[in-house]
Amino acid sequence: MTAAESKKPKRDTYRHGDLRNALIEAGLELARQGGPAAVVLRAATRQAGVAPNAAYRHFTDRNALLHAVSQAAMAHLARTMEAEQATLPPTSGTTAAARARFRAVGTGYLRFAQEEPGLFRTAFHVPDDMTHAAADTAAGTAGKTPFELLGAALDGLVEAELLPEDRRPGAEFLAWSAVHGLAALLIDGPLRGLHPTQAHDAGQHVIDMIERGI
Amino acid sequence: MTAAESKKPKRDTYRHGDLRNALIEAGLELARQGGPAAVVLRAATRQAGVAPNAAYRHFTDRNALLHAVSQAAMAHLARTMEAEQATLPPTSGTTAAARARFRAVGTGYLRFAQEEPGLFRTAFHVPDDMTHAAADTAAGTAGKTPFELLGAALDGLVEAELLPEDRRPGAEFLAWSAVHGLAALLIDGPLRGLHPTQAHDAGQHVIDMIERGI
DNA sequence: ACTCATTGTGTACGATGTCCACATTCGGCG
DNA sequence: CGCCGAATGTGGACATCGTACACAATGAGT
Repeated sequence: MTAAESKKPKRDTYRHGDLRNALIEAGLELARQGGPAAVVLRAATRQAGVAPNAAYRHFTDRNALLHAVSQAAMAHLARTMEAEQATLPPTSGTTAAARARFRAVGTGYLRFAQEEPGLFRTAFHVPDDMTHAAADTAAGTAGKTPFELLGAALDGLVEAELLPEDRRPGAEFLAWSAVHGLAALLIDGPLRGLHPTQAHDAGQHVIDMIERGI
Repeated sequence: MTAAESKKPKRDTYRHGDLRNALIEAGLELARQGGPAAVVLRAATRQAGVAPNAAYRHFTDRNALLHAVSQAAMAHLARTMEAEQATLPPTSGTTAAARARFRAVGTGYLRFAQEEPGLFRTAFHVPDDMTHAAADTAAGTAGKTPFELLGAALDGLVEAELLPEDRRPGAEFLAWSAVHGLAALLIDGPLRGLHPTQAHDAGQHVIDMIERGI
């Protein structure tokens, strides 16, 4: 990589046209490789072929950029979860289907964490002040955030009478805690570098525990 | 805070005497307030009343310093967990005692995460290459790491026949996943800012789930 | 007392986030 | 068509950070 960094179309138009998105896209690529810390303002502008300060026309802060990237990463997560559910046979209505949909939420979550650890870390990176419950920017193609996907799956369990109604309240936090914690252990913790097969098994064990203990 | 930053004894001895530990201590204070990102090499040396480069006699890198601070934070976590167990009535041997000891592991873990979020984040901050399973530096006063404390508690459950022996293998990862995940949700996630009482309840719910589902 | 490895100091360099003043462009409005 | 103000991008500057290199002070062992 001596010269010609990557794609630098050397824009001729002075105006970039879609800088905000270009920066987010560049940030996503940086995050994919190096996690939140790698989302460097100057690097993103370089990639977009633009002066560092141009970023300040679209983001007040490096933090604002990072937050946008984080939301985009969250949307990726949502899409991965949707994709996991989409692989299921379309046998709707059955009790087994509700259960399968619930498990797919967790499996998709864990798959994303392992396939895109940098994005996963970035999605959950919170710069200590933002109350980033922010909605639609974090949603997938179906317009649901990961949290909402989980909630819907749990509602399905209740409808299918796999989960007693009085256990439903707060159940998302139990399920989320377990799956998110496993993701952390697999990515950063002592389970890092586990063979994908074993990691998948571990995921299924955790989801088993959730189904039993929820 | 115009002058006299904090404690700068303006050492007269040229040699500091215990710089390595002083830097770790300073790093811990920085981490306590601002998490891993706040562990800034120059700030730590400043606090120790020493030139920035002096740090390089004791740590190869800023990362090495951060790692040392991280291990120290992990040791704090271990001590908090031990302290939580120490509050239990000394009724040894009973089935109820084994169960209480197990729950105290989780409760202590969660308490630390909430009382010292900066240290907690730092303890689990992994700079993407280190295989930081490193042992003794992360241990508490009893010489056990948090992970080992959990393992011991689980062994206790088996002895008390509260956990069937065939479920024991891998159980630490199930329990750890759930508790660690809740900690993450409480610190950074959507459960941030929950009233301590409610947070405690959430913790108990998660531990209930673990006991049921493990 | 001399030597030498250890430990701190000083200066310097490149990178980063961000501020300020200025340049270029676009979208109206006459 | 021509002008003008609001958007958008550029250039230069500064403080801070991590870190490299050369040098100084110190203490231990001969």
